[in-house]
Amino acid sequence: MSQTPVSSTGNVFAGADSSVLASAPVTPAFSPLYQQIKGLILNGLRLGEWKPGEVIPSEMELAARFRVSQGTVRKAIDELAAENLLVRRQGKGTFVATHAAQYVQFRFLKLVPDSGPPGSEGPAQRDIIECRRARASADVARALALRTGDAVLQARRVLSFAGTPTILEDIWLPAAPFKGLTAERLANYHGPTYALFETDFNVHMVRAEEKIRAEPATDGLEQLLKVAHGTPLLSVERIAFTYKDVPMELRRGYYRTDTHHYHNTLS
Amino acid sequence: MSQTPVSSTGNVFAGADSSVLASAPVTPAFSPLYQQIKGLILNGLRLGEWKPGEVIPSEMELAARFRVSQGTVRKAIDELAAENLLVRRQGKGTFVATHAAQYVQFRFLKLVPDSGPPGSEGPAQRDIIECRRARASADVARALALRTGDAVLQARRVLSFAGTPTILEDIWLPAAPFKGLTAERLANYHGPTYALFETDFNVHMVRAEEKIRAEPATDGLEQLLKVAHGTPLLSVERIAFTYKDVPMELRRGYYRTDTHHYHNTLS
DNA sequence: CAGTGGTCTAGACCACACT
DNA sequence: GTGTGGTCTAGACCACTGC
Repeated sequence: MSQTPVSSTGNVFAGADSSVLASAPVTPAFSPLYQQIKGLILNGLRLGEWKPGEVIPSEMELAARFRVSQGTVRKAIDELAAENLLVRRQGKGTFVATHAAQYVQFRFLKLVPDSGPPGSEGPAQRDIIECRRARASADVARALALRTGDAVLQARRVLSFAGTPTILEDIWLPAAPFKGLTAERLANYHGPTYALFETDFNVHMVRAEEKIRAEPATDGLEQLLKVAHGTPLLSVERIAFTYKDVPMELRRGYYRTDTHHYHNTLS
Repeated sequence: MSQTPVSSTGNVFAGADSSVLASAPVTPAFSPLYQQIKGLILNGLRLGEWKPGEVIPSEMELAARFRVSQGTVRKAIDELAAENLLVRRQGKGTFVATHAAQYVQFRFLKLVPDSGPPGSEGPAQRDIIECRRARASADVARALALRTGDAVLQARRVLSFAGTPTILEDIWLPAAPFKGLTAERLANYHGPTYALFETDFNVHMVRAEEKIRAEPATDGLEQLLKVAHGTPLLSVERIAFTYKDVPMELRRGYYRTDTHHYHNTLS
């Protein structure tokens, strides 16, 4: 982070000089300056130079550090803010996004009550059913970019809203980055689980992909969610990624949708 | 569109002058110039000055028309492009987004096959079950911002992929803007339904909200989708909006999720 | 070649938050 | 007041498209 790619005059060709010899470059590989700056800021985020919730240096400071104009830094930050990695706050500075922030609570939970806004039922009650070490099955290994048989942590829990069990979740985590995670910690932490991951393990979830299906309640789900055998449930399989698209969590949720629904906006 | 809000020097206070008398403005109502320009372009889109698929004037032309700098127009267009209302194409111009474009086919359909990319099963087969005039129920009226009993068009159809009936959809449309829509037109049009709406009725869908639940197949859904009674289906209720957030379609879909799944990206 | 969007810079000024 | 992000401008140059 001390040395920086500087282009004192004009354009930049992804670090390579525009030699006359390179007559037919298969990939022009033109990368705008602001994209390179974006990459440098991303590195700082990934390496923990600035942690979730903290301010990053001002645009002017970054511009001086990277030897570019403030406008170029601005454009880089604009994109990172659009991807929810950074949060701008006028007059205060630019902050590293965090799942602990109150205004984005449950950023990745799209199940909302049929009546009333998202958080209107008070805090969710969490019951940890189990939390243990295990070996990755082929499916789990593929999702987490591990090898079959690698050590993973597996947890199962039930979330209840207003006393009604509504969500059952199975969570798989790679064992190495989450060494030391216990059922007690999961149960006692107040706030989003992804905020716990930030504070205890320096893992910040940035993005996730979900596959959603309708499935009947079987295999003991009926008891845990207190519904009749065969009741249709929403099956939500999620892979969550940290910076640079590294998968760090597999989660399989079963949602009751008799009093809640999954809400999505298309644009 | 002939006269434009011009601020020859510096800042703009939403058209109101900064009179010394206005001591305590409840709403500061500061609106950046580029937001106003964005609104003007939006008006042009809504009024059909430029239709889906067409080019809009170049940034320089718009800058001259609105008497602002090219950079200000650029920022306005940037936001409209981010909202998928416009599409920029370097070297060619900026185009009005359209559902007829091949690269965004089925923009609002998030059901994808379990194996293979979205369109890999060939075109969907469409069977129109019915298409008739009706009166809006209280629910339908609320969704479409109509009054109970107002005239609506209702259609029911089945979409099949590779010969397997996969989606049953009920569609409600306000009768007035869609006057003349027939089952034949719906059945014979090749391409996304929202593209048909653009070409035949000048209605461009911009955004949609979906509520998703798991529900058992009943009430004849079993026969139409060829599944056992009680099979869990994904219930997807969608309200689609045109420019300026005017609701123009209510759609209730039932998706089979034995070979497909609803895919969503969180960020 | 001309025309389009895309990048980069530099400077001025405004809105907002803290002190 | 000072420092932050936010807006606006003007000009130069680059990359892509199509004539």
